[in-house]
Amino acid sequence: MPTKNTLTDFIQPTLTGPSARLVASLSMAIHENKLLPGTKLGEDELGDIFKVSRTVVRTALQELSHAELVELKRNRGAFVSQPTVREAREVFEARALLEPRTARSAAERMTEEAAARLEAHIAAEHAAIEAGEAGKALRLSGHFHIEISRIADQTTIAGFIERLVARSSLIIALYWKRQSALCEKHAHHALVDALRRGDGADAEELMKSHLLDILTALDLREVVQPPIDLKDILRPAP
Amino acid sequence: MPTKNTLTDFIQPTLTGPSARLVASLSMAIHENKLLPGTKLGEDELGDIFKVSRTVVRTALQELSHAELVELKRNRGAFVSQPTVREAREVFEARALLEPRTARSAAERMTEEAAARLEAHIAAEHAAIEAGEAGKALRLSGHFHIEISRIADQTTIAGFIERLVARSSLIIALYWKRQSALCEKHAHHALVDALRRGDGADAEELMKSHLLDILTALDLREVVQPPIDLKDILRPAP
DNA sequence: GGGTCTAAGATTGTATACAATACTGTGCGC
DNA sequence: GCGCACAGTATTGTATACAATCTTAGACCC
Repeated sequence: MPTKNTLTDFIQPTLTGPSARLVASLSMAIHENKLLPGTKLGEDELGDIFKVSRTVVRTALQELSHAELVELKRNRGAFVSQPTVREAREVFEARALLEPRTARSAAERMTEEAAARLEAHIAAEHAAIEAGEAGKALRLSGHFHIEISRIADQTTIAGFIERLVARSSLIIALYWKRQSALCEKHAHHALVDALRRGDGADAEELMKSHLLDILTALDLREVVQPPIDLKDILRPAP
Repeated sequence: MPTKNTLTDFIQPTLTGPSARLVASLSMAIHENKLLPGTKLGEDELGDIFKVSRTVVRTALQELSHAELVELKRNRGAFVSQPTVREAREVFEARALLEPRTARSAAERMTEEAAARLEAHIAAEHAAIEAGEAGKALRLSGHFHIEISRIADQTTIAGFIERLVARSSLIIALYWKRQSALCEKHAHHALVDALRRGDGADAEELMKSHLLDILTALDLREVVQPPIDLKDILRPAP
């Protein structure tokens, strides 16, 4: 089953044990835009749901806060992150800096097995869209980028890209234009083609324009700035 | 006091409160090569030293593990990370990808105040060397790179660079050639000059060659591979 | 009605206690 | 002497209890 996406696909195994399950579930929910930015994640609440103590909930939330999927506010709790317009731009600038070059490296290190995996991945994306599972499709399309970075065999950079893709899910949840359709199928197909041909220059170009496409499908006018909690600003310095 | 480097200089304020102090202290010690790679960081031990409970020690260690300064091994404890030769190469490849471009951006956003801060920083480095405080000099020279990335005003990328610089300290602790002297003064001075002139192209070039200089001062032959704990490999899958 | 203060409730932060797992050294068999 | 098994010790993982802080609702005053 090459396309089976288990819960652990989105987390680096820095922590094993009970908290990993929590991290994975929450991660997945956020990637699929089921948990929307701003949602409060209460410790007792999560503990009840997952039948674990607050200790492990806390561990999981801390983990997620380092992935910048969750924001911890002292004495106030954990909330699904709400990237600002500025942060959204930064994330895509960083992706534009890292991913095209990484795609080029991937093209040079491509194997038949990797190509097959990517194609299976695209098929899964397609299937999710057909089935009307938009959230799952979104998550898979992000994961496609992660797979490419893994082929490039640069763990460190792949880790950065993973973080950026994760935040991109939140950004899309907040700023995606209603009218623009998520039609990444062609872009992803073209990328796999270039990779399979070992054409690094082409892959680099394709990735660059693909990222630009995503960015232009976002509505990053300052107007839609997510709500700001005045208490965060007016609070006296600690 | 523009050059005052408080404890909190190296940590992102994701967590405040008691654990932040611990994170800062340990961070600093690692950056100064006082805590060497492989050192075990026992929870009780740290709790006794800092007069806090194991709960906050654990929080701090988890924080450090996400910065990849510390490695958590389940049921075995926390250890100062020992980057492998491969990881060392990756870190510098990532830095080569991010920092030159960032230096260019910094040149474009340079202010007089920022230039003064950088120069004061170099002076502090110099003073540390004069005083024979090699560890402090090492930490400051790493922090110089972080300062530049902050001037570029790209928080996300600056965060990545911060992580990379942190790991570089460990890499230097493990792989620095005895014979090659740490003479970054000229390179840093030249960089500040280029930045002050707003010469982005020059800054980019200087940063590129500066990073290459550091890399070539490392002894990354596979021979010096740090010790490996066989138990990590032979342990049956969980 | 609007605003401020206060007190109760809810939620998070920290410490401690107990459980689970890994490490260490001793004794036994060979 | 060498290797292995086992028990005791030490250390980490998890749950729970208590303290500190924030949030909310309502009374009271203007």
